[in-house]
This record gives sequence, structure tokens and C-alpha cells, in this order.
Amino acid sequence: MYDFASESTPAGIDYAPIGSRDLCDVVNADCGRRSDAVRLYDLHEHLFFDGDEICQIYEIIEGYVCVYKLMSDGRRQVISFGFPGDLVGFSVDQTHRFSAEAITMCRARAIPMQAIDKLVEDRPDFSRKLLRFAAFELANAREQLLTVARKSATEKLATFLVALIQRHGHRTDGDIIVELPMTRTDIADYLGLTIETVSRVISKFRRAGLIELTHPTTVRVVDMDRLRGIAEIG
Amino acid sequence: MYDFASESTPAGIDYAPIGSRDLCDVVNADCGRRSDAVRLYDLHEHLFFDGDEICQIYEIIEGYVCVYKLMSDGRRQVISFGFPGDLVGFSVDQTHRFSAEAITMCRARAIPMQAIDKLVEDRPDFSRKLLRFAAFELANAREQLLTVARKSATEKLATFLVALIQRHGHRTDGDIIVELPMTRTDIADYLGLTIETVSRVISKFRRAGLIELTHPTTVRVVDMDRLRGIAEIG
DNA sequence: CGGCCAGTTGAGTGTGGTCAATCGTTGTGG
DNA sequence: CCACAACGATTGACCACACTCAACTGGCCG
Repeated sequence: MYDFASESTPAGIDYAPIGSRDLCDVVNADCGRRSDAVRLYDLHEHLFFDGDEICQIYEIIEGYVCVYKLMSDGRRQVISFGFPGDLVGFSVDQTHRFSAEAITMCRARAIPMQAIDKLVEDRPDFSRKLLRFAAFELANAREQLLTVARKSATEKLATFLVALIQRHGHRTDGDIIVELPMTRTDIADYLGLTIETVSRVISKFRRAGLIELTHPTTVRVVDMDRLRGIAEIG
Repeated sequence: MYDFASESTPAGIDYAPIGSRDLCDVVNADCGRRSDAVRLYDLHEHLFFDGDEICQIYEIIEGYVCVYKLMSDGRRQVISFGFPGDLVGFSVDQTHRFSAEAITMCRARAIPMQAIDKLVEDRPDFSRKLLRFAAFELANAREQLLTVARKSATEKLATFLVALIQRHGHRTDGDIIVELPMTRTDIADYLGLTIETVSRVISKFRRAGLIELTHPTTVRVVDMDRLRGIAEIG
């Protein structure tokens, strides 16, 4: 059995929370936190598939998921990563246009669409929160377009690391540490690169003294300013 | 003076309208179509700039705009194109994170954010429509990520043309015709390519008998099925 | 007619992809 | 406890697709 106690839910560094966390609070207050809707998902288990009917959306409680889309020949684009507190699978379509997969063992609360619809009907403040959430996600997706379409491999990785640090990094003995719960493949598919390129750039950052890796999934940031600089320009 | 009468507002081919058009109807009904809020924009005039405070959002009435973001070294990513009926500049942030520029002379109605906020407060159905609109835009931006990050130049152009045809194409004497109101530069910056590559791929499509160009901006689609095939796979 | 600008086409280059070998960790079974 | 398999990550050699630089074309307007 997976030990969730060993997982922390870091508050993040300079990250102003918006949207999903507030949203989930409203939903939970209203649903009375029905724990039966919370489920454990195995590594690589899917929350939903591209094409599935949308019956419920998911609040990630512990662990990590990735939202992605496949092409018929197997090429994959990771759209976003879902961290604890994030809301995944929201749409106004009848069917999902993306798939969501657990990239660690994780716990998620399924929120029936009827509950969402009812809240939208009954509680105008909920509707507004949902709107804020959607607009926030929209701005993020659009920023990601710039990164993926116009930045070099080096800039992409720096941008990815900086964003991850801002949202999910934590300080330990004055050092900035960030965990990479996703594999190199997931990172590559998120940034429109290959695993080899991701690996090469990370090694380059290591040789350049920007970061250190105690473990392939644990990054200690040595020179945050330089990393930020690379993320912005090149 | 630009002759708007010569511009048509095509209904599009297999395009189920969603969001912005309904939305604008609600706004207009409520604002009583105050024509003083409608302005003419010159070619290359900006509706707003990245960083501007958000005081109003815009309904495109006639003509075309592009929403984009610049990097400090001049690299540009076009986020979306705004067509007649589209709503541009919506966000929940205090400031715009993108710029919007008229790519033809165009007319747009400025809708003050106070009006939007008031409608969100007073009319729950408006809030829902706005939510539908945001969710629709979100799904589009995410699909665009797949195209930009994972498809080849050929596939990108095919995808772009197919989408443009579905939304804004029209039939004339049984032929499918679509206008390209944007320059090759705009297309390139939308797809994460260069003008030269865009030009080469269009020439390739022409030589392959997929399309014909009566004018660099007017595409007659000869083989829609094959174009669709290329857009999906390769 | 000439200048201007968007678009097209060509030649050469470079960034990141492909293919392949190796390393390191984890987990399983003898 | 060690051997081995399995898998993710790393590194290297080579290659191709799209970019860069450059010349040229064609339409439009003064």
C-alpha cells in the first residue's frame, strides 16, 4: 500500500492560488465531503479517456495525474499535469476530448456533473468561481502555446522548471527543492520534445551548475536567477 | 474608406456555433446596442496591448483581428484569430496577457467590463453562457497545443486549413472556397513555423492538386477528403 | 514607370529527432 | 544473498526537417 503520509503538499513558492482549490471547497461544503466519492487510482490507471461521456469531474487529493491527447499513430501531447487541489476533466462538451492518467498512485474525488450543474443553477458565486477557474486555465494553455511553439529546447526546460518551482517547489535549509513526479517521457510530451532531448538539456543544466539532481526526480535549484533568465529569453 | 458591404460573414461549413455569438446577443440586448461603443479600427491598429489594464472586451463585428504574444527578442506567437461574431480580450486577470491587432480594417464593439460584471451578477444565464464560451476556447487552445507541438509542417497547414474551412468556408458553385484574411506571417506565427515553410507547404498542396489559389488569399479546395486525411495523420 | 511589400523559390545549415548502446535503480526469483 | 530482468534515464553518432539567408516574382499604388 502506498504511503501517502510520506507525500507532502507543498504550498509552492510565490504562487498565488486561484480557482480550483476554492472551487473544490464550495463543492465539498455542498456535497458534505461524501468520502465514498473518493477513490484510489493505481499508477497508470485512467480517470477518464478521450471520447468518454462526461459524467463527473475530478478533484485531485493526493498524487499526480497527467491530461493528454493521443494521435492515431501514437504521438502524444501532454496538456497539463494535475497536482493535489487541481480540478481535472472540466468541460462543457458532452464527451471528454482528452484522457487523464494517474502518473503516481493517487486519490481523487469524483464530482458528478449533476452536482456541478446544480451548483451553477443555484449558487451564482459558484458559477463565477468556475468562470474564474476556466479563464485561468485558458490563459495558462495560451502561455503554453508560446513556450511549445516558439522556444528552444533549453528555454522550454527552463520555463517548465521555473513554473514547477513557483507552484510546487519548497525550501529546505535555504535550498529550493522541487520534485518531478512525472517521467522524462511525460515532460517531453508536455514540451513537444523527445526524452533524449529532455535528458540532454537537464544534463547541460547540471554541468552548467544551474541545478543538481540527488535523484532523477529530485531537483535542487542552484542558480534560480539564471534559470529564470533562460526561461524568459535564451 | 473601406467598403464593408463587399465583405460577407459566411456561416461556415459544418460548424456548430457556440459561445461568443449568443453571448454578444445577450450583451447587445442588454446594452441596447449602443452604437457609440462600436469603433472602426485601421489595419494594424491595436485593440489592446499585452500588459494593458482590462477595461473592456471586444466583439468583432466586421473584419479580422489576431491575438498574439511577443517575446522580448521579437519572436511572436499568434494565439487565435478573431472573426466576425467572436469575442476577444476576455479574461479574469486585471491586465491583458496578450495583444490584439486588426489584420484587416475592422469594426468592433467595446463592451465595458462593468457591463460584463453586472450581467454576471444579475443574469445567471449570462454567467453560464460566458462559462460555455471560456470552456470552448479552452478546449480549442488545448487542441492547438497538440497541433503546434506534435504535427509536421504539412500536417499543421492541413489542420489549419480544415479548421478554417469548417468555421469560415463557403460553397460557390459546388466548390469549397475559403478566404485567408491573414498574411503568411500570421499563419506562420500561429502554427509555430516560418513564412518560407508556410509558403513551401502551400505550394506543395497546390502541386499535389489538393487546393488551388486564385489569389494568394483565396483558396479553392479541390480534395477536401485528402486534406482532412493529412490533418489527422500525416 | 518604379518602388514597395507580400509571397515564392532555392541553397546551405543547425537544432532537435532517430537509432542504438549503456548505465543505474528497483524488484523478483532461484 | 546474488543474478537477472525490466524499466527509466543517459549518452553518443548520425540524420532530416524546418530554419536562415538570399534572390527573385508579382501585384498594387503613387
